[in-house]
Amino acid sequence: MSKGEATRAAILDCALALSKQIGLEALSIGMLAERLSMSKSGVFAHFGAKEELQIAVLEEAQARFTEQVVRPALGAPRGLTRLRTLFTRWMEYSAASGEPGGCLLIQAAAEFDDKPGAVRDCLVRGQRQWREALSRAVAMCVERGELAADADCEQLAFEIFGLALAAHHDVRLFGEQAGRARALRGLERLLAACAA
Amino acid sequence: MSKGEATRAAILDCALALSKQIGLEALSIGMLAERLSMSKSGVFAHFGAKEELQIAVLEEAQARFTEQVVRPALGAPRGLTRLRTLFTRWMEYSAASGEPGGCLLIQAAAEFDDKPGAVRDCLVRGQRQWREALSRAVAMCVERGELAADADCEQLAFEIFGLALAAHHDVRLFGEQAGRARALRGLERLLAACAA
DNA sequence: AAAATAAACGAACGGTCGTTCTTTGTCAAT
DNA sequence: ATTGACAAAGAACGACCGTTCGTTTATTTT
Repeated sequence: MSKGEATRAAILDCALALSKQIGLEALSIGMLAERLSMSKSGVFAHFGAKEELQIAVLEEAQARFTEQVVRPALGAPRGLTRLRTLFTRWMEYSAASGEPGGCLLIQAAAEFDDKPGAVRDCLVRGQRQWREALSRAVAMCVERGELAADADCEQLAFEIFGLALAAHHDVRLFGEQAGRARALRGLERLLAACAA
Repeated sequence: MSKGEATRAAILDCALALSKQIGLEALSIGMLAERLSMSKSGVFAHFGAKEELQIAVLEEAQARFTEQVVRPALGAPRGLTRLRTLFTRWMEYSAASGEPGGCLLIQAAAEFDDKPGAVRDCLVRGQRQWREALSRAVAMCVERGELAADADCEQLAFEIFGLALAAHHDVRLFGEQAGRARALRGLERLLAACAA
């Protein structure tokens, strides 16, 4: 790993932490430079444009999401077990205790939902992939007979997504940690209602 | 209504439309002045500080929410009918077709969930009130025997909130109008599962 | 060790930001 | 007609923004 790559990684790490708190748009190169004890131009040179920086941060966030949520669940057996793993990992990721700031992806979704451009495109792509992965995890439960054969996988994925959003909302805005437990209860109710 | 009051109302109306698209933080006084064919200082004078403007916009948004969602539902009979009215009005409000921009309150929740201050406080207050109103609407269903006596009202309000968030997410980010129908289906499933 | 490449710096640019202050209109009551 | 309060304009402020450019320092390759 060359020095340039190492610096770029350090910048991205800092930028990710920062934008989780203040958003991708409010993230500024000057601020980043100060935190890293670098010059503005030094930071800037690694990306060439602010939009490229935002995209790089977003892709890093999505990569980490995959790493921390999707990949561990692939180790769990298909079906309900995997679906539950996916969800609990998701809860842990989106409200990682200790460090400040919530889930960058949810934040970015609200920030860029009306702002056309490459950043939005990147986000939409990632979110669609994630939703499909979730939908597939539900479909596996149906295939294995753990959920009713007539269950609507996309509808279920939609509702599970809503539970996660609600948990994020409660934890972040109200500071109610109970939101996570609520979401888990919601998931169980959902699965029970669709049990085979 | 004095001239000053009229101008202030016009500013707020424009500011509300603008911040629904770009957010409360990105909303700038210069931009507002240009759209209204006014001077920056002329706009500024009505609020004295940007934070005051943000709070005024937020309170206006909350007032309109109450007007367009809560109040019409109070005209519906208590119980399931009122709860359904509340939800459908909510769907219509949060993704009002025609005009650009989504629900300012959801946007602001993501934007200010890690930004302490008067704006956040105002938002949290409003969101708590709304959640409680929702919870009370559920409780009325239980009281009237339309939902099971052991139903957890706050849990149900939490899950209903999640459905609305998911609908907003899908409509705004994916442009899938079907999100609203999905949310309605989710609500019906929820109510059916808790039927007395 | 020398040459070539990469990385970071520092200064400057045009712009926009929120904010302040002074001045100019514009009505209403006297 | 005069005064006085209010509304808006206009110019200026320091601060920060993203970006460009030329220079200097590190690192790598020959």
